Amino acid sequence: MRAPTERQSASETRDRILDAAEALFVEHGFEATTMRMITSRADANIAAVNYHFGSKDALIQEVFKRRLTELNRRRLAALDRQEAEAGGAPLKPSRIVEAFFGTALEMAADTAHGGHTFMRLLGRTYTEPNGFVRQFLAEEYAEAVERFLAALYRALPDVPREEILWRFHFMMGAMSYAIAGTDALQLFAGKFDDAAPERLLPRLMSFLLGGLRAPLPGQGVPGENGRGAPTRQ
Amino acid sequence: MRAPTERQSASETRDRILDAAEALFVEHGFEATTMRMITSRADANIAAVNYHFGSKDALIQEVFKRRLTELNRRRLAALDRQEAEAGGAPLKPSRIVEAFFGTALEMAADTAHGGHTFMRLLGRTYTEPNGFVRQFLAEEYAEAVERFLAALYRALPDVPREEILWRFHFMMGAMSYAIAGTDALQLFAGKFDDAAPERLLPRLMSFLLGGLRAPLPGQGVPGENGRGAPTRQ
DNA sequence: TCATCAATCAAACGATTGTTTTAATCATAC
DNA sequence: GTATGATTAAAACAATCGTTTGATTGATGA
Repeated sequence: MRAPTERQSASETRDRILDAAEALFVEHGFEATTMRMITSRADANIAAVNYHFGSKDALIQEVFKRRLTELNRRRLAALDRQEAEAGGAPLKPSRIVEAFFGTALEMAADTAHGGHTFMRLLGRTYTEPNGFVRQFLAEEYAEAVERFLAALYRALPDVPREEILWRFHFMMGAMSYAIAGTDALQLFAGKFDDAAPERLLPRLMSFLLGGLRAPLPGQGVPGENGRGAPTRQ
Repeated sequence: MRAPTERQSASETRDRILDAAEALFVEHGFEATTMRMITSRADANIAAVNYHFGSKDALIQEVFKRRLTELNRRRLAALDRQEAEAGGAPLKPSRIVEAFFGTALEMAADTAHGGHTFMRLLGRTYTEPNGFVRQFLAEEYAEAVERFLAALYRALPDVPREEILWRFHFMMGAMSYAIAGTDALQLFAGKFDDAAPERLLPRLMSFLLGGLRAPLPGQGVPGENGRGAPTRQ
């Protein structure tokens, strides 16, 4: 509800649209979210999206760009910090994992500034079939993924790189579901009511590191005893 | 291309529509897949969907029902087999995990009968915001999840149930990405060309078991050394 | 041979989609 | 005060959406 006489600066309307779109994309997905839903929620005119962004697709890109650039900037900063501490030595896998996935969960815990909303959207989007969004994600992620994979390769020289790549992929999946969180969990256990986001990070981190350091397939019987784990921490 | 004179049995058209819809849902998502795309690919008339299924939403449900019922039937059968072998004793976590996730990957490896297509669709749908699909999934999954969680609770009596629930959730995420597979992986590593689906199962299984058996958060420093792991296999 | 009925077809339905147009409105600088 | 440029507003755009209609087809059993 806004007084029609009071005028907003351009950037205010732009930001309101971005926030509204972000929230609606989480709730309904890209396709099911209409321009009218967005502008209505943002208290803006239907033409405002095309005026400020050009098209709906461009708006989607901008929603991602705004948050993703910041997320990967923080990730790389965290990695830089760890590498500076290590002083040339290979990092522990746990430090690398925490720099990448911990930063993401940190952002997801920030409910005040919309970080939570966005991270739920992001986690789902990796597997989403929308062509141009996927390509955009790939470009935006390229640098961060390259550096983190390189760090993991250094940290785990005895593990085949292909295996590390797959496990990184698995970890992304676990994180994605962790952030999607309670909603998807209630799908399994209706009674679930643990609303403690501060406990999520250690929970996920234990799981991820356990998976990353698991014995390689073929070495020892996975179901019997995990001897000869080639990973280290 | 079908001769207009030759007549198809009702079920043939129905199945062609289901197959076409399944494939298109994977490729474009639910909303972006139109009735005309489906009927065109199925070589059927635009009215055929509403005639055979009633509505688009009902078609979506039927796409899931057809495969999901069979998947969970196999899962429960695998669990029954393990429990019969154990003869009353608690199962090893590895057996439980393999019965649940191994069966899924088995189905995903079946490219001949559309299992692969469907599993990619399924993995994405857990985090998809489409309301009625999620509710349908919850109902269809209820029995299997209940029995597998109960088996895990028995297998890991020292681990808090809440923790098991979360780790089961994380495992679902890893599996989902594993099946989404190479497509999503290429998002990170463009050069990736490992098309060896038979190696995926042991890879994923090692990772999942490593995560499930990881030291609990709070017990020992996750990044330092995983002593005092309360899980067993 | 004819009635029956499930299945298919072309065509159209109203509703809604993203986008564009044209005019009105505001703050600002001269 | 007035011209300028950016923003907002209402209305309409063509296109496409899921769905429905009414006619037609072809196999089946009496």
